[in-house]
Amino acid sequence: MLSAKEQMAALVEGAVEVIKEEELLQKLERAEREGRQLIIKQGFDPSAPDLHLGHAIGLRKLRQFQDLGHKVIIIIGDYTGMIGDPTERSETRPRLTHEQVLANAESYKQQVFKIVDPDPSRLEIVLNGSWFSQMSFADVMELAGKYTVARILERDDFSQRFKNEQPISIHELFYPLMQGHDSVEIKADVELGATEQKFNCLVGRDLMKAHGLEPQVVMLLPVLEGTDGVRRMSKSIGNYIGISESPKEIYGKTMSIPDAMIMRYFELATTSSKPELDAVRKLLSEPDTNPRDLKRRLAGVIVTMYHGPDEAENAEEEFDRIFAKGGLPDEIPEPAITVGGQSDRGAVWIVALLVATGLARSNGAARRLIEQGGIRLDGNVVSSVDSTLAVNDPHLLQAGKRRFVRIVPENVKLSGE
RNA sequence: GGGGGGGUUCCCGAGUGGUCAAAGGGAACAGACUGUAAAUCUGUCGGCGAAGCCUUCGGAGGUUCGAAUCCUCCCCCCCCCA
Repeated sequence: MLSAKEQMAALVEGAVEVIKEEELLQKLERAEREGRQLIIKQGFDPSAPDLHLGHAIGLRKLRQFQDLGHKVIIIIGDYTGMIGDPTERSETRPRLTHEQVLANAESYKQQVFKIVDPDPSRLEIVLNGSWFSQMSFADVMELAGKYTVARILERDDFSQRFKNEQPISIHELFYPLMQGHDSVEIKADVELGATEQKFNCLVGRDLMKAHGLEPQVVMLLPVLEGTDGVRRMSKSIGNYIGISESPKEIYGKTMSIPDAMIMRYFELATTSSKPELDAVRKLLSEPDTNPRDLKRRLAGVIVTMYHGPDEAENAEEEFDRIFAKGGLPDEIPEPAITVGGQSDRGAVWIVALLVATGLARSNGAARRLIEQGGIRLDGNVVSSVDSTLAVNDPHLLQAGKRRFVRIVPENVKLSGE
């Protein structure tokens, strides 16, 4: 086992900020001396069950703590999820049923285990409802009494919203308190969070002190930008690369990131060593390097991390085939559809077919796609909105550059007219 | 409790009686150019087999030939005072 100092050096690597480093060192030293584990806390919002490369940064750090012998407690925020972290500021967040939360928690496990060690001596997953549901109103008041409005309003997004005359509900103010209280419940030694979680994590320190506990160390990790290269990676924005997505998806999405993000992704989304990173950085700075080649490498590295080298190779081949050579993917959906048509010859209006296959959302959308030359039937651009086709024969429909559907006669049901 | 300002299509936001399916921007989608990058340009961006019609401007009524726009009641948000 590594000494406390050695552990410290490894753990601090990659963190944006550690509050406070000397406390972490003390904790590590004491853990070493007394032969016990530190408790590492990480919370997850249960509403979006897809974990992505942004979450993976934290998960890898958790794994590192585990490998050093410490215990990770992942908190699924079913109760906090009822509020929705105001950081995301989405107005109407649907409340999840308990069943949904449990299903999402299960889904989390599957994904978390791709990175984190599932050994129960090093991992525990709990719902924070397990304590919040037991609290009485008096308990809640006591919790509320431990913090002041002024301090809560220090939080940047609260003060922004206040300034901009946007609503803040009282219950939203509880979010940081609840997250902080989680730390009290599990007596966390360290809480991991993205930099945007700083305030919430610090509240945890304050609440622990108020309970006479040793305050947790807060370790803040960088936030990864999404595939748009601007906003943080997030499922709700739709700019994410999920760790349980297919090799092709991961590869393709990685190729779509802006060039300026290549280095950032190498640093945050891969486990590349320092020398490897330096090599990439050097290549990027050379004028005759085509950034695309480095991006291909990046995409390959990321797919390999989650699916292995063979899949990475397949994904690259397919990518080249479709996008460099305009070919077809290996797997094209063959949906079962029902469309109105003339049953005698199976002639179906192309617009109806596009809607039935899900390639277009409405007839109007389908028309527009056709008018703009975005629809291909068996490889040829469909030029007329009035086209029909015989669904007695198989066909290949393409919308835009990357959406394909195969029409298979057996899967087509004519609703008749 | 009193006073004031607001709620517009996915988001922001213009629109104060007809020319409004509603300016502008963003997002998104399609096309061109490319490296499924960026930038740029073009087009689209409520629904209907497209003709005209239907639904939409917080909700419900009303005035009017005609309402996002005026009136009434209700719901919600923000600010100031208490």
